[in-house]
Amino acid sequence: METEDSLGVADDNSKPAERPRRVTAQTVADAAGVSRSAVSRAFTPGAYLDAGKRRKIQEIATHMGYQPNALAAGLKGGRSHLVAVFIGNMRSAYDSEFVHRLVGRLNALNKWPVLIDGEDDRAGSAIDQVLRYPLDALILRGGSMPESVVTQCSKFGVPMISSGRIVDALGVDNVCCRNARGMQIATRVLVDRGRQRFGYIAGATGFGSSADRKAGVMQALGDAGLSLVAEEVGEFTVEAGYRSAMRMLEAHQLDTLICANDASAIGALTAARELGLDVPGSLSIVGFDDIEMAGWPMFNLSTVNNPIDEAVEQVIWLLERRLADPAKESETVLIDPFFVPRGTH
Amino acid sequence: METEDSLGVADDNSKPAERPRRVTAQTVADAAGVSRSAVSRAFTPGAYLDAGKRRKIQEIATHMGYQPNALAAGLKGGRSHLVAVFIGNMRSAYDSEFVHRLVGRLNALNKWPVLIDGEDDRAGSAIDQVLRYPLDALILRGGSMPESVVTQCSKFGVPMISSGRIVDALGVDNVCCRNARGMQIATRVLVDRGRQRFGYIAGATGFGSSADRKAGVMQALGDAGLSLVAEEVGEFTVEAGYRSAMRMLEAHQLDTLICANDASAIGALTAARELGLDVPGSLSIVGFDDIEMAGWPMFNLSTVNNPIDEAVEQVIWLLERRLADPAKESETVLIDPFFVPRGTH
DNA sequence: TGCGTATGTGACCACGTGTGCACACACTGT
DNA sequence: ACAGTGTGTGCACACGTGGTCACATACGCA
Repeated sequence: METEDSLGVADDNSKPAERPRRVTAQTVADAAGVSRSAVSRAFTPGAYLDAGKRRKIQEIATHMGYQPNALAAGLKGGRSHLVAVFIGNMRSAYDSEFVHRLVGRLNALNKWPVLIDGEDDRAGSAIDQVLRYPLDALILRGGSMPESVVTQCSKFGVPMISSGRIVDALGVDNVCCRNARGMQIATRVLVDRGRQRFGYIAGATGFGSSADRKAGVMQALGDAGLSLVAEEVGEFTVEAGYRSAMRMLEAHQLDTLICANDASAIGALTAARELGLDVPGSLSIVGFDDIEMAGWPMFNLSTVNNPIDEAVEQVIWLLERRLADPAKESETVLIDPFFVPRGTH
Repeated sequence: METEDSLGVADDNSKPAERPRRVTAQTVADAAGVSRSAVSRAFTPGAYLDAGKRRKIQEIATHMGYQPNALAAGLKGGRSHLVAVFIGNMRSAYDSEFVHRLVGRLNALNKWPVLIDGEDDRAGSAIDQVLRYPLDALILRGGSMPESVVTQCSKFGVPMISSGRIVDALGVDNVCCRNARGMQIATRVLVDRGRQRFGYIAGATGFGSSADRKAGVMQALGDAGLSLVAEEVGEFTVEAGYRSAMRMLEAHQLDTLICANDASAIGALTAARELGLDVPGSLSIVGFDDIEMAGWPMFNLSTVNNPIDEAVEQVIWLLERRLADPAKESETVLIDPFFVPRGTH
């Protein structure tokens, strides 16, 4: 096109290797013998255009491989249909599953999730960069977020929706599980079963959910006139759970191990089996989240279901409502978890 | 902000709830008393601008919360910095991990991954939609891809990089593991150990990797003058592996169970333990992929490492080379897996 | 035939940016 | 003092689209 194929030399100095230009509406218009506006209208549902001509234009467009350029369309003040999704640490199986389902729902809505995987400091810079796009929204899943990002977003008028951690700022919608209540329910089940010597493997410090979940445990124990026999701070991982459980089970005579999430609980369960302890005969182990793995035959873990589909659905709802009315007040949706009795309590 | 707070009425008819307009380069230029071009240049690394003025403009820009609009920048013929990442089925732990690391690498390169989670038919439509953006590339991980998408991509001049499945089309780069060789190596280890009665849990049909992996097993068995005693077609999942293993171990006297991936192998391991079989004493079980879980204490699975970091790195490399030279010839990079001896063989 | 109206469509502008080009200006050497 | 050179900056255009506005055409009716 821009270079005759007769000469295969030179043309190397100007633009090194220009890729073939995209088919544009003008090209289609020329081919169809109509104006460019007509082509644009042919792709705009409500627009005014002779039905026959529309069909013909679309046919030619398909043949030539034309699609309207979403960048140009988004530039015109409308929505970009891009949604940034920030994941604090995808290492958690729950977060991973959450993002997986969220992506599916967004795709179905023709919203395009741009993933940002946040390793602390790099996250801030990445968000900064991605905010150069006029995003429809920023969805935040887990992890901690630099304060600056929140102010950045509100300055750009990008709505934020946080899930798993309540962000108390203007214009930020929240979806969160009632962590304390969930743990309270689980703990009460164990108290009612007659357990008395409780150990707790906490989550990583700095996460709101860690504090809330522990608070739930303490509340239920307090109500029953009991207290923790032992506690370790974990990292929400299987390995950390395994190590913590090993130490605790060897040092103390426990009949219950409550874990801040399923990964820790699975680690703990492994440790208990290696020590030859009878689960659930003489030792109960429960987790939190009810990740897919918890239901696998080899674990069959009693846990607290953290309703993932409901959370995703609420995020989508909040997104839609926010897009419909950018000025609406912030909302916080709380989701009720429930105990899932399986074989380890 | 956009409405005087004195009147809370009206202003409702024109545009229902317009969100606050983005700060534009013109605004910054006015505030700084320079031309809009100067602002643009202040944000373009190579551009010609007095250092002091550049600093001053950036300062004012930061204060006003200005960022260049990436949509408009991408429109001007340059790169959009958007990369679509298509995941066949994220259900596989390996794919999930792969995508996780790929996202991290892309973020570090200031390329923005747009995730598409493909459930068969919906995938085609989603890809169609996302191709409206002038993507820098489309990265394909696992799963099958409608033929039409490949032609679409090449028509739009969007480079494709496929990982885990070789796509034999013009302009498509490939990164793939030597599946057959990996299985051949693992099988030979078991043959050398003296195993004789082999069972195989295959992967889902329709995946190239399933066929290749099985071919590797058959090759090594053939070399040793052995053949398969039993085989089942699985689905690459823990549950399917569990069920298949249960049936096979009850029906046949096997001393080895080779599984098409780690998930199947973990399912099989669970089944073997439930049946009270001695692993690795009287039964060897090996998987493929070496996902994180394979190394957990409760599994300690002998398996074949499918080098994930190397694969991701090669994808990034291919991407960079393709962007540097869109006309370069297609490449196929093959990666060598290796056996990881742990406790189940 | 003349006129009002319904309908279809082309020209034009806005969106916000990057960049080639030309021009203004300061400085140096003869 | 003047030509020459090097440096910094503004102007204007291109990018590809969606939507508004005005105009052209056809048609029904008096």
